[in-house]
Amino acid sequence: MSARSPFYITTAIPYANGAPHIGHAYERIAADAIARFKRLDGFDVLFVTGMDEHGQKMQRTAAHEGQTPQQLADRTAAQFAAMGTALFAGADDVVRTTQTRHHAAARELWTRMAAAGDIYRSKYPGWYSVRDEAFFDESELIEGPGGTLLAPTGAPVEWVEEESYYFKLSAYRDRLLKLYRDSPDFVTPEKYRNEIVAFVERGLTDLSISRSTFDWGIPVPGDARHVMYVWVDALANYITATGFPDPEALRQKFWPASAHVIGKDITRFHAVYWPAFLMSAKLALPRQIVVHGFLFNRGEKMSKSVGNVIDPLALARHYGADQLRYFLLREVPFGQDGTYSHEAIVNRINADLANDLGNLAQRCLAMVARNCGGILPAPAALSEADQALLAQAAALPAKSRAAMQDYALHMVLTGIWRVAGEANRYFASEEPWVKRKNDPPRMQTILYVTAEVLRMVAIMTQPFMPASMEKLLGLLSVPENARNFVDAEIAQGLVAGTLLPLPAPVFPRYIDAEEHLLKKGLT
RNA sequence: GGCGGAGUAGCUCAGCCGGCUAGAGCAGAGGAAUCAUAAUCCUUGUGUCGGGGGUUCGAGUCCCUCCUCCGCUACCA
Repeated sequence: MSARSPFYITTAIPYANGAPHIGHAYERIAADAIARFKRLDGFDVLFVTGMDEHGQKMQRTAAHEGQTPQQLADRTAAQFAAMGTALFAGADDVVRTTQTRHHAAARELWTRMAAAGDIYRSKYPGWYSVRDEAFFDESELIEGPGGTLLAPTGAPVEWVEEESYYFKLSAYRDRLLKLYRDSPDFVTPEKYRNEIVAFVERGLTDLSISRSTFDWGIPVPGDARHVMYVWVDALANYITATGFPDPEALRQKFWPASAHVIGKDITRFHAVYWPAFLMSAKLALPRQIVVHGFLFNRGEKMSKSVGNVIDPLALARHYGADQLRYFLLREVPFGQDGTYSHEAIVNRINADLANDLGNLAQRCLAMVARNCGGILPAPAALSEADQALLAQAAALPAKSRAAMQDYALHMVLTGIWRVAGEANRYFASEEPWVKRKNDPPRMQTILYVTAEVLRMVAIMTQPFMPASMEKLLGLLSVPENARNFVDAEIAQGLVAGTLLPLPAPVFPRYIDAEEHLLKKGLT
């Protein structure tokens, strides 16, 4: 058994006090597509997500709804699990911070940081907002009615001096800068790396990493009056999943992680705090922090007050999970912010999926069904056009890998669709429906070549639209064990003489309800 | 204020170290074909490349300056 390289990829762990929204869906889909890509490319993949279930906000939300924090956590975890299933983006494991295994991992991480002399106890004084669960600098405060001081969010603040454990983050400035220098792509895209470097260069102050004002959390080793504040607790989930601290754990080989996929708002925690914690605990550092942008509905930020909060499950149900996945990964350059709208989604579904790819498959396979008795014909000698097209398709694995090096998912899809477009031009100019009458062997070759290109395109598209491509590869009678990227590097992978199933459309066109009625003459 | 990014066809954007007549996709217009999910193919753009100045034989592509937008500037899960 050859040792396949391990590839460990994670999403951030959502805070468990609310239902999933489109941002969670986007991150999960992107990470899932990367995981599938690597798996099809021969890697031994571990794909992990999780839930951040501790903290004062959990306690408060739960109390407000008359349940225990654990009940709230369970409910939210179930919602996220359902989202994973509905989006074809279920992970291999879900680390919930309330799990015993996670408590063990977080406590061990803390203990090692303490053993390194990086944790000390001190006072944490300042203006505290219970509602925001955060301290604010005096300069940030705003004046409220009657001259009272309020947090920037408008929440009331009070002066407190809380005892807290601190992490000596300040001591890690130079080591972090060296990390960014030695691994220039530790944070990607570059834009975020630059921000992080600038931030660290300004100098770091120590980090408060425990709280004693609430108790819904992991007790600090040796001081049960404190629980770990979010940083140590939540970030530790990434090592929990690999079985840490058990050196015998089967998943130990997956650490260090290959990629932590996160939203741009939490870049600092992953690119500064996390590597510092790991250095302190003398653990290996993750290979890369992969930052993605935000999604906006018609350019507007999603918010409850505007009333444009979208349930990702509703979107998946309405457009189809694969269609939604394709739209998000194709339309938004990965790493940048993006916008979505009904019109844009419909345009992608119809132009790219139904027309470019779906229709190409249908016209090719329908001709095989009608003119070749449903049996994949054998090609005669290949023309220059045949070979050129096949070569373009066979080059997709290498091109896709190159784009994936920078996690440019949209570029991978752009490259695949360029080949699909090429195949459409090929099919139109070769006119197999004319050859049917005057040169049947040539028609057979054209159909074979087109089917072959469809096979390679389908294999490469699997990470993005797993269900639809399973269907298309089934229509081409491609065996389950011949659907990896290496199989797309070989032209003429289809076996002539194979009986193909009856063709059926893979991507239906999206027709608006009103338009649908118009077509039926029901208006 | 400081640091960084962006301003290119109606829309979304490519354009690396300066060089032949500034590109792609989508949308729009015209045409061809009819195998196919009314799908496909071909043709079609008078764009001040944010404004101004400069360097150069030659500048979206380098320098200066101005305008506009955005991100970061410490503990918002």
